[in-house]
Amino acid sequence: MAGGERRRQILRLAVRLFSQRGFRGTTTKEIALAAGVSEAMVFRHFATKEELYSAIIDHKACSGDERDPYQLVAEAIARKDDRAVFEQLALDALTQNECDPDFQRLLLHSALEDHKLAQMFWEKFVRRVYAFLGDYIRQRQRDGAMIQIEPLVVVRAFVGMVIHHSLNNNLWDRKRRLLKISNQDAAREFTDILLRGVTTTNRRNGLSKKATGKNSRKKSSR
Amino acid sequence: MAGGERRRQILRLAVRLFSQRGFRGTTTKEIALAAGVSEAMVFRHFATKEELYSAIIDHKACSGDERDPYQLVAEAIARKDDRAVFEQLALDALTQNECDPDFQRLLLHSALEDHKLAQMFWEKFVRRVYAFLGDYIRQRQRDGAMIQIEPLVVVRAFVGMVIHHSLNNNLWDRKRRLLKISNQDAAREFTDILLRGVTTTNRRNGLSKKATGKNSRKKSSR
DNA sequence: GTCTATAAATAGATAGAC
DNA sequence: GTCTATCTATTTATAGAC
Repeated sequence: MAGGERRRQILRLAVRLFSQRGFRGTTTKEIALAAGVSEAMVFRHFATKEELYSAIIDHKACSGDERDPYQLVAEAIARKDDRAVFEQLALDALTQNECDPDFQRLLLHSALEDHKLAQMFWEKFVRRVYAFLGDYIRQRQRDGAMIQIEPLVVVRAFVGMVIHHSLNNNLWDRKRRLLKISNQDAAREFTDILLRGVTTTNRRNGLSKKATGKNSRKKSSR
Repeated sequence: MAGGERRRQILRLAVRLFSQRGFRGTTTKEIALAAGVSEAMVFRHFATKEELYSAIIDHKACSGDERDPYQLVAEAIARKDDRAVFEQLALDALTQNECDPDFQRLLLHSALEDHKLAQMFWEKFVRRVYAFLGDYIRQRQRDGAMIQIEPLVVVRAFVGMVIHHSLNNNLWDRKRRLLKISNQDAAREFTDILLRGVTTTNRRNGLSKKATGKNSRKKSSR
């Protein structure tokens, strides 16, 4: 097998194992075995285990650039479509974490060990989401469209719903799932909750139509 | 030092180290050093490293019994005080995770490695919270006090806000903190968002008084 | 109870043949 | 490029003196 291809193969298996068992919890022997090569091959392509980890970081951090939130919700923000802004953002995060569950696990391991990946993700992504969503909310407050509340609290609340839901799906997968719901539905529901609230008090209910909405809302359950 | 006391001391240090670096990331030598004893002492009290981990699990799982949510919010549920139910629950979780940050980290490590602690916590605690909060929401829906929405989605959303906020505080502590806010304020804000929503649309604003509430809401910021 | 010394297993990493 | 064999350091765990 050609050098580049083998390298990528080892990298791929290493990602999976690191994401499942953490950096220190994974041995180079296991990686070699999973990749179907000898340990010596691993060290031929990556001088040290640390370098292997770094290569993963670089690869993931690089692909992380593509997940630029500005791009995706820019138009929604431009036309001040609150629903689209939040729903799009949520759906993007949920989809991404579903397609590449390893990344979230890797990130979590990294955060627990205070490794580079988590720090980079924090700086390059999280900070920006908080900044531009915060700005957007501030803008909408000036418009009188949103109540006076610290914008970052709103961001934290919404990101919390979405990421925590993702995390639950990734960590407690399959059997133990408490809440079965499609990403589309989840993104919509979380956006609904954030934007319109749950209670019906002090409100002329334009919400009742939601209950008869497009598809079964009662079906999804434990 | 007496046997029982030394044992507890080793256990305490082991908890801290395991929570910081994970099970495999922590060596018995480090634990011994941190506890100020020789490695042999560690193995005198705990036959294997695994047994040390199990002892931690048992200890933590046991203390987990005390965090029975029923007890704390029972009266609030009885008098159908939505605000108190959610705010109390949130404040309890935030306080607990702040006082004992090791537990959340330990739990996360455990969840990533699919270890016993996470499974037990899931069965003994998470499941129950979802069940009884879900029941409560269903009840309030029958009362006409809450909109028709899958109750478990609401639980997931609220738990998400609270736990994600805790997690952020624990993992990204100190310098990198994006959102500085007291637990009391956070519990109140999250409850506000969940129960009353963020937008002012279709609503006679009984919310404006909130803006001038007890203490500075604008002060808390990045 | 506590230590030093050490065994036994495993980890990361290298040498050198093919 | 790939393997087997091996080295070295670390890690878990034990022995035995005090």
